[in-house]
Amino acid sequence: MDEQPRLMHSHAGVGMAGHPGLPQHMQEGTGGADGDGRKQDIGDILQQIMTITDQSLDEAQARKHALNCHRMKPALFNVLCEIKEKTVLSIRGAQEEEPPDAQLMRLDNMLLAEGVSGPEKGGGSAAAAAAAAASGGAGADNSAEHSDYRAKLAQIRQIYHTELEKYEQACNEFTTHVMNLLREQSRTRPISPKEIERMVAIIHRKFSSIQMQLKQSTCEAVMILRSRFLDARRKRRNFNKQATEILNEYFYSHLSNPYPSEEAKEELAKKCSITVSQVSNWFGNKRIRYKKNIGKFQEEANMYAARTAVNATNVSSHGSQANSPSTPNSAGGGSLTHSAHNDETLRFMSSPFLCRIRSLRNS
DNA sequence: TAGAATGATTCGTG
DNA sequence: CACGAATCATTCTA
Repeated sequence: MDEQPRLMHSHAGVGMAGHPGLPQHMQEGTGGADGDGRKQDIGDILQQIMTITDQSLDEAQARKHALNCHRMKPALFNVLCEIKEKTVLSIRGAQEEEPPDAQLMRLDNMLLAEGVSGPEKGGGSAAAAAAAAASGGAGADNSAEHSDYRAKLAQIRQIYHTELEKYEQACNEFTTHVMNLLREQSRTRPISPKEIERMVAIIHRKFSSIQMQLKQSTCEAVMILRSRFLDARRKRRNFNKQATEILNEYFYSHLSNPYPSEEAKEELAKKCSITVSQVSNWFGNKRIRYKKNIGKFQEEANMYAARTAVNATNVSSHGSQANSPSTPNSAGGGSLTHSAHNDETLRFMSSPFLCRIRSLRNS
């Protein structure tokens, strides 16, 4: 087959034309002495093209070959390209102009914020730290969950990057393939370089939508991981013994009015390494449970009262201040000697808190 | 493993 | 919004 080199040669001639689309000899063809002859030429070519399907395969091949070598072929291709450009592509081009995708930007931002698409080092640690802060939990034993979270995030990150790489490779391969195909076909079909460019853009858009799906599902995975992580942290975990003791100490030494002020709650929270709302929860639960079953808590109450008394004795003998958090709401304060404890008990018996308990019992 | 203990959540109320 | 009350869900313990 010696068709190709000759075809390529004839195609190269298109670029040599003075006008993009109409080569010199065609532009001149509108008038002049041999104008009628050229019109005749074009008419012949068109006639041959129209009738090519009626011929046998061999005849058609021969005719095709002859047409490809025809001196008017480049010009005809250019004209056809121009017509195509003005009709189909212009419509398609106008339709497919898209504004910058806001959703894609959101996804990109989220992936960056979660450390999935950003730089490798420290990825996700910010999110983990934020989650840890949100938990407000007792610090040390969360490290296992942190590393678990980070490991899962790294896994997602790796999958994302692998898939992205695959996508980019596939996109490049496909684009190259289509470009080669179109270049190849442009020898026998009127395909302009601009059209090839457009086709590449279309392919990129299509792959871009796949990329968006990838980003979307990655975002979903991160969200699920995060919610699971946070849910896991919401799991109830008993406070450590020291924290419980601090809280009980406060509760029983302020039994007449076990409602710590905001400042006292903050101080307790700090001491116990828990959040203020956890302190509130604890006091809420404690009050209601104490109220429901005073008898059951009596022993505990006595124990803490005795302990508070001992502390108070030590404090007064050392002349320093009580270590208990300050409480504007407190009727009793922290310093209780044995007799003071009796006073405290008396006050407790008539305290608003227990009055409410009694009225509840009577009703 | 059942039941108790306990931290968290939800809902109604003042 | 703080609180009480009921309830849920998990952990502890015998």
